Amino acid sequence: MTRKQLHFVQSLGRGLAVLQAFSAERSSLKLSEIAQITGLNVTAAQRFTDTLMQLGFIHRDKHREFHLTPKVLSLGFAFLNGSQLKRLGADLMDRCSQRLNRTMNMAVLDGDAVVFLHRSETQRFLKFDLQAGSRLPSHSTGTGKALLAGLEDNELFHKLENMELTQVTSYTLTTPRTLWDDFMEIRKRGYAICDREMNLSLYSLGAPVFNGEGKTVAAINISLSVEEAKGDQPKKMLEELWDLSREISLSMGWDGPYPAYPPPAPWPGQED
Amino acid sequence: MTRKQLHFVQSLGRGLAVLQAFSAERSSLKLSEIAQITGLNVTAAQRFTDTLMQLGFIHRDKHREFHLTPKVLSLGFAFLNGSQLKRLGADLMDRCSQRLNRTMNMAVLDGDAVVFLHRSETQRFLKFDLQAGSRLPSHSTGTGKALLAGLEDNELFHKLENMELTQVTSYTLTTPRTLWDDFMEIRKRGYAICDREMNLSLYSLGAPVFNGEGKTVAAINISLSVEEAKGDQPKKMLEELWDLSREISLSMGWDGPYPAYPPPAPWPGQED
DNA sequence: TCTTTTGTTTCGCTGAATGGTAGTAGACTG
DNA sequence: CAGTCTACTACCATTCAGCGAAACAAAAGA
Repeated sequence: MTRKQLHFVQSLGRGLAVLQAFSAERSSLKLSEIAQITGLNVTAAQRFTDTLMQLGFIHRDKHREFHLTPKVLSLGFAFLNGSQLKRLGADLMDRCSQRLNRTMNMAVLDGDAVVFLHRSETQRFLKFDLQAGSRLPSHSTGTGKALLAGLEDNELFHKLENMELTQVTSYTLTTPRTLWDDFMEIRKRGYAICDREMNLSLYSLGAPVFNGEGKTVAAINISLSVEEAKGDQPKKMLEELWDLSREISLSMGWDGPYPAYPPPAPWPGQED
Repeated sequence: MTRKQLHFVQSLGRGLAVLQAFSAERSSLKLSEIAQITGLNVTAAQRFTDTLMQLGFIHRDKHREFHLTPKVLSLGFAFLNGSQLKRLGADLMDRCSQRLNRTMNMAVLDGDAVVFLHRSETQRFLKFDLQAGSRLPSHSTGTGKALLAGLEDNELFHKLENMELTQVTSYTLTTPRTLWDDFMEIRKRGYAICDREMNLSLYSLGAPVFNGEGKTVAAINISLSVEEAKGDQPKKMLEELWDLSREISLSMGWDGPYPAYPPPAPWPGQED
C-alpha cells in the first residue's frame, strides 16, 4: 500500500481500518479477527477497539465479540442530509414517482460503485430492495452508466481500464471497449439504458443530474419490468425522467445547454 | 471531557472528531472552521483532513472547502445490513405494513436518541419523512418510549436525570418524574402511546422487540392521525402491532413470557 | 483434566504526532 | 492597485503517544 507518507496520520488510518473491518457479512468480530483483517498486531488492535468503544462506535457483547453501534449511522446521515442534491431533488423525485406510480432512485458515484442517496417508493411489486447507502456496481446500472458517461474522457478511460467489470447477467457489458461505446451513445442520447444488464427481469432508464458548472454530480433512474419495456412505456417514462433530470439540474444551478455531457470521443486505447 | 486516559488513541479520537464536525447544517467546512469546532490547532486539523482525504472520506472543492463523501455511508451501511434485527424484522414489518396500508418504523436506542433502522412505507399521506439513520428524541416518540421503558431501573433513572427533555409540543412530557410514571404504565401495558407529544397531528403506538435474553433491543411503531385515533382504529392497529412485535421477538429467540419488560418500579428519586 | 487458542497487562524504546513560527496565497477594502 | 486582512501551507525541534515483544491470564476445546 503505497501512500504519501507526508502528513498521513497513521493512527487515524488504522482506527478507521478497524471500523471498516466490519461489513454486512462480518458484523461481529473477535479481537484476533480484527487484528487479522486489518493486519495489526493484537495489542494495537486492542488499543483501537478500546478507543472506538470509548467513543461509542463499537461495543462488545458478553461473548467478547465486537459490533458496530447505531452511532456509525450518524456519520452517513450527516452526509445524506447535508447534501444539497438530496434536499433539492428528493421532493421533485417523490412527486414524479407518485404520479407515475413507479419507484425511482437517485445515486452518486463513489469509486467504482453507485451509492443510492434517495429512493421514492411506490406500491408496485417489482421490489428490488435498495435503500439509501446501498452500493451497486456502476457498469451495470442505469444510474451508474449515466454517471460514468459524465466523466472526463481520460478519467473515464482510466477507470474503465482499472475497475472490475463483473459479469452480472449474460447481458452485462464487461469490456472497457464495449462500455466506452455505450457511454458515447449515452452522451449523444443524454440518457442511459440498462436492459437486463443487472437483472434478467429489469429494464432501467438512467438520466444525469448536472450542477452549476455542468459537471455530472448524480443520476436518477426509473425501472420497468422487461415485459413493460416491450410496449411504448419506455418512451413515456423516458420523457418524464428527462424532464425531471432537467428540473433537478436547473435547481442545482445548471441553465446551460442540455444535457451537459462532454462531447462523444473516440476510444483512446490501442485497437486490437 | 473526562475520559479514561488509559489506552485511548488520541489521533483516532481527534480524526473522528473531524468527521463528526460535519452535520446536516454544517455540510461544508473550511479548515479553520474544522479547527475551531474540534478545538484542534490548525496544523493538527490539516494533518487529519489530509489523512481523511487520502482515505477518501472527505474531499475538498475548488473553494477549498471540505465535504463528506458518499464513502462515509458505507460504514453505516455495514451496520444496517449486518444487523440481525433488520434482516429478520424488515420483511415481517413490510408485510404487516402492506396489509394495514400504514407506514411502520423500526428503531433502536443510541444515547438519548432513537435511530431508525427500517421504514416500511405506504402510499398514505401523513408523510413524516424519516429514513434509515434518522434520529429523533427518545422521550417524545412511540418507539423511543417503548425502548426507554425496557432499560434497567437505575439506568433509566440515570438517563432521565441527565438527558435533555425538550418540549417538542405542548403535550410532550418533560420532567423525569412524569416520564418515569409513563414508562411504568408502558411496562404494565406492554406498549407505548405517544399522543401528540412529537407532532400535534400525530398519534403513535410503539411496541418493544426483545432478544433471546429478554433484553429490549428495538422498537416498532405505527402512526395514526389524531383524527383516526378517536375511533376504534387504535385498538385494531395495536393488536397488529402487538402481534408483530411478538413475532419479531420470537425470531430473535425470545420465547418467554410476553412482554419481557422489567416489572414496574416506584420512582427512585427524592419526592419534592 | 490438559492443551490450545485468545485476550490482557506491562514496559522500555522510538519515531509519529505535535504545535510553534514563519512564510505564502487569497480575499476584501478603500 | 497598494495595503490589510485572514486563511492556509511548510518547516522543524521536541516529546510523549503509540508501538510491539513478551510474559501472563483466561476461555474454549478436546
